[in-house]
Amino acid sequence: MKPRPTLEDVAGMAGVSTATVSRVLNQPERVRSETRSRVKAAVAHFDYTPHFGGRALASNRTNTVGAVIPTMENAIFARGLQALQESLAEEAVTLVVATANYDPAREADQIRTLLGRGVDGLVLIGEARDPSIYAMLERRGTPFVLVWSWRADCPWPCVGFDNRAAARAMARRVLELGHRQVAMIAGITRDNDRATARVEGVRDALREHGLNLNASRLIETPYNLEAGAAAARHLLAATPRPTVIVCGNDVIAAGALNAVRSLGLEAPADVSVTGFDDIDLALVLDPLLTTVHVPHRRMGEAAASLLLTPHMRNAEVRNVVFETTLVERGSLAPPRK
Amino acid sequence: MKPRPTLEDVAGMAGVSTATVSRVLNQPERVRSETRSRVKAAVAHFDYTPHFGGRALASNRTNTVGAVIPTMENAIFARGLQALQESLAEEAVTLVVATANYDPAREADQIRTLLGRGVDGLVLIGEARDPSIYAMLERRGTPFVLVWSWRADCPWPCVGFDNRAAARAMARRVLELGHRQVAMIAGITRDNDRATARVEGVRDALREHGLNLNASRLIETPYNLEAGAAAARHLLAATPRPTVIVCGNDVIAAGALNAVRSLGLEAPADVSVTGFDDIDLALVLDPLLTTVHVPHRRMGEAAASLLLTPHMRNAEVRNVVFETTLVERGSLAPPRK
DNA sequence: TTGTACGCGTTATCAG
DNA sequence: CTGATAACGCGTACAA
Repeated sequence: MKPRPTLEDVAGMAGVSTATVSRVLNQPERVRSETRSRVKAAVAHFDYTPHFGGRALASNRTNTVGAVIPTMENAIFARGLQALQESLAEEAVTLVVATANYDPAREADQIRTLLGRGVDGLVLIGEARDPSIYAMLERRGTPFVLVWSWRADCPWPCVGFDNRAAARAMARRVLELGHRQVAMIAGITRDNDRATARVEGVRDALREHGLNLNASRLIETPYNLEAGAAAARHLLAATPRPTVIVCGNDVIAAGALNAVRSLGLEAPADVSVTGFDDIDLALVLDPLLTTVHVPHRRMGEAAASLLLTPHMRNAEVRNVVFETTLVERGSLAPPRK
Repeated sequence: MKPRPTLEDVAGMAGVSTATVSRVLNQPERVRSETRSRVKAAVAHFDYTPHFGGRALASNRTNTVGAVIPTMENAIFARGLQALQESLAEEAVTLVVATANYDPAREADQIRTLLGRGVDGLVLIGEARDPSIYAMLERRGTPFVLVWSWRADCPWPCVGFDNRAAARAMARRVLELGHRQVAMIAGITRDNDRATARVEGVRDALREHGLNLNASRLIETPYNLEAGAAAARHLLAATPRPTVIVCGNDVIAAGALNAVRSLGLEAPADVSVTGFDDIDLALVLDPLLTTVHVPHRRMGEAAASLLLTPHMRNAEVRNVVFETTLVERGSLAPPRK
């Protein structure tokens, strides 16, 4: 197995210095076109690729951005990541993805790992995390962007939407249709500002109608099908039975719909179900899922552009908010009289 | 913004040489425990993290493994990746994921990028790709593993299952139930050995019954809902109408079920539908999807262990095959008399 | 426009 | 068990 070719090998073959080869690679316009083509030929001959470590060491940049997401196992973050990656790729920046499985300690670990790898920037989901992490990021001066979460006075660069307002809008619509027996299956709110905000939004709307969300009407579960189904079965066993179950995301809602069916009930006739996120899943359920559409791809793109903006530190625009839209489909209907 | 601390800073504070600090980090047992703790204190004080580039340059390893997958947008590869990542993390290896969007040129690019980043190993999906890529990998001596695809005489290390046999088994079951009007919606077979093998498997079974798959009964589409639905609508417009649609994966099958419903037909009474992959999606469809269960997680784990085995080059076991199982659920039933 | 030469932070070899 | 020091491959002032 041959040792990997180096700048020197290429330079030797092209009859130039390593500096020139380096320039051809990084600032081609600063090299006479004749030499340039000679160098390029040599590069091609060796199938030369710059050594990442050497480059990182000399330039102190890696052209790498890291993202830490809770999980790849459900599709929620996939689309946004894809967009992020595509946007970064346009600037020849590589995306490194790590998962934390909704565990703050593991997230901290992953952040450390990525920083250790010298990422030039970091994308993190949501705002809720230990202050020491923010301190570390600031100390190291690594640019970062929070996505999926947004509030006007967020002290960090963030790209997202108002989870609370979106959930409030959904709950308002539910109430407007006449529902009064409202139950909710939320994600685990601990250490999760999105899940928390969504619960608060629902509470807001209920309060406007003089209602509230009893402890017995609110269950927190992990974001997976089985958990959603189990929670729904529990809620539907109560008397009076809820006429609607508002879910913290689409996966939970899918589980809830499964439970409804398995109990011999029908949605939305016996009980309505709503979701959040509008992933593909929402379109294959029966009935189709009423949910909150979230601008996955645009968040990814915006995060990329924020990170790629060099003057990010003093930039005015460090805070991007997107609108969400309520998508009404078959799973939500007025309660049966 | 303070410059990042280096080995030297830590060494200075601990009153030792940089070599010792390095040893504490990499082979703690080779340092007296007293000095070790002094060094550790200094490391903690500076919140020191080794510089990735420096380390890569000196050791010529990155503790990084790359994976190039077609897409993150559907859940098909997510679970396997998650398992891969978890297994690698146990050995302190970081996974870098890149996507190629089912485009061979883009895949080649991504492979090059990852090699440029100095990954210690590579995970690739399937076997079908330009020989020059394999040549490049061999020349550079970078270990790699093919997953999701398998055949006994595959010349490269591979971890997967027999796509053709699995599809054949599914089609046999379909025929056994009495179906004779069989249609198929496959993935795009070009440059995709899995999609190709699945079509071949279906053809095998049909042939055993003296049947074949007319061009009009086979449509290739991208792996997404809309494409699956469109293809199904097309197939269902034919006379005689197929009594079953065998799909190349679950996402396509979900689209097909949508189409069935939108045409006012019912599955499986009017037409059966089968999938492939057994992702979560299969469990939320109505009817539940009959599909082929694929060992996502075990493939990920096996790929990790192959890659982490140092003597992989001369290893006897470079070729791991898993069984698939046919999961019968509601979407497949005998044809109506 | 091109070349020379140094430094980036770490590991590994070799003495001690 | 520890220290000195030579690589490792590249980018970039600075000089020519």
